[in-house]
Amino acid sequence: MVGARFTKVDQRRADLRFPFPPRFPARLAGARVEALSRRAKYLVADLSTGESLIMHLGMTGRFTVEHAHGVITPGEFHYAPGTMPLHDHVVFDFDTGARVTYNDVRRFGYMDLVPSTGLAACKHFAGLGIEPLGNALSGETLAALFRGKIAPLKAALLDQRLIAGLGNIYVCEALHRAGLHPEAPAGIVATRTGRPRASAHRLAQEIRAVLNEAVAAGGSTLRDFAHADGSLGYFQHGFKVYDREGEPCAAPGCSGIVERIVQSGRSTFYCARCQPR
DNA sequence: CTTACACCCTGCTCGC
DNA sequence: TGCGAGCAGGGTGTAA
Repeated sequence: MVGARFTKVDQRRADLRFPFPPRFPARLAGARVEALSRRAKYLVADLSTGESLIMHLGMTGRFTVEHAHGVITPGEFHYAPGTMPLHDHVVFDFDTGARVTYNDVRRFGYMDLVPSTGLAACKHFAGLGIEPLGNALSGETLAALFRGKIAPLKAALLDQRLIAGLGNIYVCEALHRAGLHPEAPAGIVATRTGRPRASAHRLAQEIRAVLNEAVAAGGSTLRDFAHADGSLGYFQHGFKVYDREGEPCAAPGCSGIVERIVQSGRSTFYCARCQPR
């Protein structure tokens, strides 16, 4: 997409989770994509117009990328003229012949256009915490962020104001790998003065490790999730606890059974043997 | 400042 | 076979 120009944007409804910005298709038409990046769970496309398109997939959002070599013919894409797959909400066409379709069953995703200058200060990004794969994530940082917190580790790790980018799956997996109980108060990884305990270093290391392994495996395809080319991610085979309630703990030599509890309305999976209180 | 919970939306699975 | 309950990867807003 980098270097490509939007030729047509078909916005098929007024809102997803939030309303689209005013004149959304018109503000994109003719714009060139200068760069693509990511911040937390947002995708960011910097445009030649001085605006950036930021996109959040919510729970079920996905982009499908298709390419018509040569002239674009609707029939060459994944739906025939006059028909429309359910929940295809936005279709972006590019001068390269590429077509990018945004599909989102539950419509928890959203898009916005914000000035590229001062992107970090925009309302979506202003309150975000550190990147879990950035240099800032360390035992020292975790200790400083979690010091004195009585909120459970699970909730603290999911709090995007502290660390921005971890979701339910990888929080469960990281806590399991670090041997930490999800209900333990977040403050246990720090001393009273905010110095990291060994568990803080371990947790930082396992967060990095599980994310890097998942990325290398092509992500975690669940249910209806797929890559832009329709292929599947395979990291779900690497889950040690997530969605494995009642199954044996996958840690070598562990005889525990994975348990499921609910914390702040979300499922938490853990092994009480690997993750004692 | 916390934490808890309802809510946003659709679709799938499970138990009866 | 049909039907309601519960659940799902995300985040927000409100109340306590």
